[in-house]
Amino acid sequence: MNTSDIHDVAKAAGVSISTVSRAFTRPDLVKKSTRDKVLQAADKLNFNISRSAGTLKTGRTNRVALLMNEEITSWFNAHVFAGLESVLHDAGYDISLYQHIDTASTRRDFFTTLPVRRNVDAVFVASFAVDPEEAAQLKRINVPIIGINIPKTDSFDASVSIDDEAGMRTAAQHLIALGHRHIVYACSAASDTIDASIDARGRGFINACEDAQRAGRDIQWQVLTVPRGSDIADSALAALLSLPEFPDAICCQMDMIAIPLVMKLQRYGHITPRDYSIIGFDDSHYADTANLTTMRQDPWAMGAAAARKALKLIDGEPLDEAHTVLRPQLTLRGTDAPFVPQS
Amino acid sequence: MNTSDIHDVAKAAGVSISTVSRAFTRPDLVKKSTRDKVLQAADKLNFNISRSAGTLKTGRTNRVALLMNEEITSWFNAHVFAGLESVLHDAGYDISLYQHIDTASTRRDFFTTLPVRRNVDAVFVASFAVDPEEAAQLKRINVPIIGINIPKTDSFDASVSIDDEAGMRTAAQHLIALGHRHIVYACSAASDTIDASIDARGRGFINACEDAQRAGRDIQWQVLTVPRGSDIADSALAALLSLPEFPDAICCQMDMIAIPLVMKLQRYGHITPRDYSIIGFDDSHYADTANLTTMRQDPWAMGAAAARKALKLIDGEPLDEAHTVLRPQLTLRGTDAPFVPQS
DNA sequence: TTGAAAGCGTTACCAA
DNA sequence: TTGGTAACGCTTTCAA
Repeated sequence: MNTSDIHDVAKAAGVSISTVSRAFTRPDLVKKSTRDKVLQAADKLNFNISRSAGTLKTGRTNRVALLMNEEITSWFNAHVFAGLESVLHDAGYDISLYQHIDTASTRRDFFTTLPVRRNVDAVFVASFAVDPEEAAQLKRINVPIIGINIPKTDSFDASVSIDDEAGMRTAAQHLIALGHRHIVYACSAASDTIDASIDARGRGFINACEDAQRAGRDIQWQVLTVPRGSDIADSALAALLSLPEFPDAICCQMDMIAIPLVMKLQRYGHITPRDYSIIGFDDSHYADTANLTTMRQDPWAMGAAAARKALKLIDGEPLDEAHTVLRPQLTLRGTDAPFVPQS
Repeated sequence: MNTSDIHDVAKAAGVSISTVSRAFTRPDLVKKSTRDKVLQAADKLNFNISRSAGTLKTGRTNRVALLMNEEITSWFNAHVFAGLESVLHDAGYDISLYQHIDTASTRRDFFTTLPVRRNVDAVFVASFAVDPEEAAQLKRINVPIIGINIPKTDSFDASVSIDDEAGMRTAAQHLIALGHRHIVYACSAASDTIDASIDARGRGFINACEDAQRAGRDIQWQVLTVPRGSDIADSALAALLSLPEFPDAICCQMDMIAIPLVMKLQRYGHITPRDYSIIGFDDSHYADTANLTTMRQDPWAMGAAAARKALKLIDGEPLDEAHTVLRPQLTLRGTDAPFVPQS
């Protein structure tokens, strides 16, 4: 009952297989009445054009690969994925996902097997740098390589990233401009196997503070680094509370640190913005609910933009701008306030 | 430089194309020395077996479809997807995603085009019911149909769901057992186009309350329904605050309602668990941070279980249990407390 | 606007 | 353990 092929449909519709093929893939080349006949016959026979067979002939796989460092369940990754989907799905592409390309062993596995070779039309790399040797291997699969939030553009045909450093510099400057004197930067330790784009944020914070000091500002700042893991926020909380003096401002590497801090510090009597200002980064889940002032970035839009570039590259079209860098946006809400020193 | 096919590799390795094919897809059938020769030649020629060509011959597409009502960025969907991936990726499958199969028009589009026909080896349907006519159409694609959190199992070959009704009944019973007298159920309005599994939760709440009353409990309960949309929690907050009398317990359809409520009610002087108990459902983002007592479900595990069933079905193997129903688990944290009426 | 025919790069059967 | 060979189901010139 299920296996009817293009020949059966052709016979049923009284046309050639060429016409059946065209009726599906280039409807405009077929007279409407013929097309209707074909489509009707196809439906009756439970037929649909086979993607794989077409692929074989055309050399287009209609598939792209997406390499991610962590799991797709993270806020950033899920939104990048959805953004890619929003343009690739309608263009007829599937996304073949490769998660956890972050440990030494998963990376080696991937880059030596190179399972995507000859099997995808483009490769997206989200949020990590590829080292020179890996880049050379990727090049050999001979399809466009598009980066999303990558630390450097070498070896990518196109990319869409945010300027993490400038973003965090803006965040710190905002706190400084508010008059804060004692600012701590709460962040998770950098991974040793991958050069996460997120690490640039720490530099932005430090630069802003040093600039302010050079300009004569009397501020005191420090970086509070806690181990990576599921309890980043709790570690940060503990570190913060055991400081000799509680800061008047906290600059967080990401909302995922800031939000728990806001909620939990409250239980210890530290209320924002009354007692301290705090700023996040991402504008992710619940940032609005928590009324968190933060630096907004839009990974969904980044994914969509990256996908549009990929489509052009696949079609051999030139790009207006190969590498796009976006500025995260200071989003003012309720966790920041001017600081008035208690004399 | 890039287009070498199986023949080139065969020549370079001094073997037949059959051997090359086997070296990749059934390494165990090829002598190790031969296999090494082939793999080496392949690497030199920048070759890798083409999935599409294999597909054509074997009839296996190595692709499955996943139908979702909303976007993959939602907590539930992202975790289901990751769970599916965790078993399907290694089995060699890609997931072809169909999002937003929820409005009348996207549904009709999908079910009349049936783009997956002959193009996938299985279809997963997450979190919505298919109506009888749609079911009939799905059947015609002649591959296993697996449901994830579907309201009824008719027309599915297998499924993994949670018992939403029993889960919410447990939640309500917990509140009742704590001695609460005035309980409100905060939920979003049911969608009119799809029969979301989530709607069963409301029934669970009502049943628990009615049972308690029949058993002589002196409780007062009501259902607070707010329109769907991004500001569900704010609508619920407003509705709650405009009640003639503030309840002593709130039972929420999902954590996404409970968490903002906990945070915002606080600003109005209602502190949990001091002034009221509140329970969520899902154990999603920040439930632990918010210290929210909730009913836990594990969509990642559900996705993984569904994927394992699909694999068996594809291989024609029998299932130990076609339809699995999981019980969400009462997860006690800090937003519930015994209720002592102020005399 | 339609048809005929030559592949596309594999897999799997059968034979050696 | 390996090789020869006939499909697999389509797309795409080229011709009509």
